[in-house]
Amino acid sequence: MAKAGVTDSQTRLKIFRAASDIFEEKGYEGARMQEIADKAGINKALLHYYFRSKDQLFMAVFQVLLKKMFEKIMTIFAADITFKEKIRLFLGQHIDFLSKNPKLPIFLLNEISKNPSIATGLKETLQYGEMRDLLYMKHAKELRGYGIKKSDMPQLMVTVVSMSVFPYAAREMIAIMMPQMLDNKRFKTFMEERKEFASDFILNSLKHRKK
Amino acid sequence: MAKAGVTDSQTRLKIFRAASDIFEEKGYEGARMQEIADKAGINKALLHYYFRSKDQLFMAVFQVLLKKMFEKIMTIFAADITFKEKIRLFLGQHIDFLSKNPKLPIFLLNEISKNPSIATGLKETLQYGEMRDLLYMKHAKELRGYGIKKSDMPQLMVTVVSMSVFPYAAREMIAIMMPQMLDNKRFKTFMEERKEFASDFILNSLKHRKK
DNA sequence: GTCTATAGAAGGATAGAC
DNA sequence: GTCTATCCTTCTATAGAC
Repeated sequence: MAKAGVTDSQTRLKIFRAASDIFEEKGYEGARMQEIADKAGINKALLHYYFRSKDQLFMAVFQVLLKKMFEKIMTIFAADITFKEKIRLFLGQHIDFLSKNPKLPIFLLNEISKNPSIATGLKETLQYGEMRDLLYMKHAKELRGYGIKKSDMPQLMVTVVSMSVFPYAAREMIAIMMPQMLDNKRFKTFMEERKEFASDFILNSLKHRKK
Repeated sequence: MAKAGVTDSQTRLKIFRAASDIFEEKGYEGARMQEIADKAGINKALLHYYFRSKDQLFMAVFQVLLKKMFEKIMTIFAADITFKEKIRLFLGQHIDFLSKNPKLPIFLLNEISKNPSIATGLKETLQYGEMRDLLYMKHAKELRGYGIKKSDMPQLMVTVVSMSVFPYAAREMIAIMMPQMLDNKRFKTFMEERKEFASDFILNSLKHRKK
């Protein structure tokens, strides 16, 4: 009895981890049960013994990965600091998080896009709906000082999140225009610099926003 | 004899269009030759008669769609106006373009991410490599006035492009946090408002950037 | 050029032995 | 709980008639 389809069974865990890697790398359609079995070092039949079907194995993996992403974002936004500090904290910590999970953005974005219903179960489980309101209430005075109305929050939040997420999702596309980004060290440096660039960029814009 | 694998044959064109739709919607792995044939109103065997294999059909489609995206961006950035005006023009026109091709971003991003080599052929064909330099040279004085160094250009360009592209790529993800975005009209309004929000946001940040 | 029929391979899933 | 063997469906691709 453990969280979201993962018990403490050693084999189950090995399968789950292998499946996470393969699905994250190849996506649902591109993943092969055989490859997952190989990576887990067990037989294909065992996958079905533990997870019944490819669909169910995928859902178990997907939900954990989606939750991982959202919880990271939510935890940072929930911190008890000023909005200004929150921007800097978010970009610092979220880029650190994504640098350890660089394929997570494109995986989640693509799978949800191809099949939006896979996330419906989570909308209720994790009540992120009122995030915007919570965030605005918490920083109402500060945000009004920046000329940010409640109705501006979606635009602002999408902008902030895209600063960290987009470069990972679009890395190979970016590399077409900037081939130096193919180099891991260069890209790493780019993202390290982005922490400050993006923070300054956002805060600077907010600071001088006409009200 | 026509561009990138598309002749003027009526059937070939029907197939090509059907394939574009299906691949864009489901991706390479998720697409089925049968479904493409059905959509084109012809037989499966004809697909192979005209395009030999799924791979080759996909490549023909992919190259055209990638080119479509890049040429749009390049055309706007090549305009003979100030950088400031360029930002506003880009966000206006690119969001218009994407609102007509909403699935293009996630399709391109995902396919390139899953198989980076599919774009290698294009890196030489379309010489976008020196885009950053071109753009910087053209607006050197203006950009220096904003405190933007040449080495800041990648950060700035990624930021600008993400403003229009990210919301489309992440639409379903955004909808988890903001369910109202599931409504097409609402999303359309959101993107219309984003033209101004993002333009102001960027220009405001540049204008007051410390040098 | 276009179709029907089918080959051939791959992949998900299950039966049954241990 | 784990394995081997195999079933069955799906999918790409081709052969061959018209």
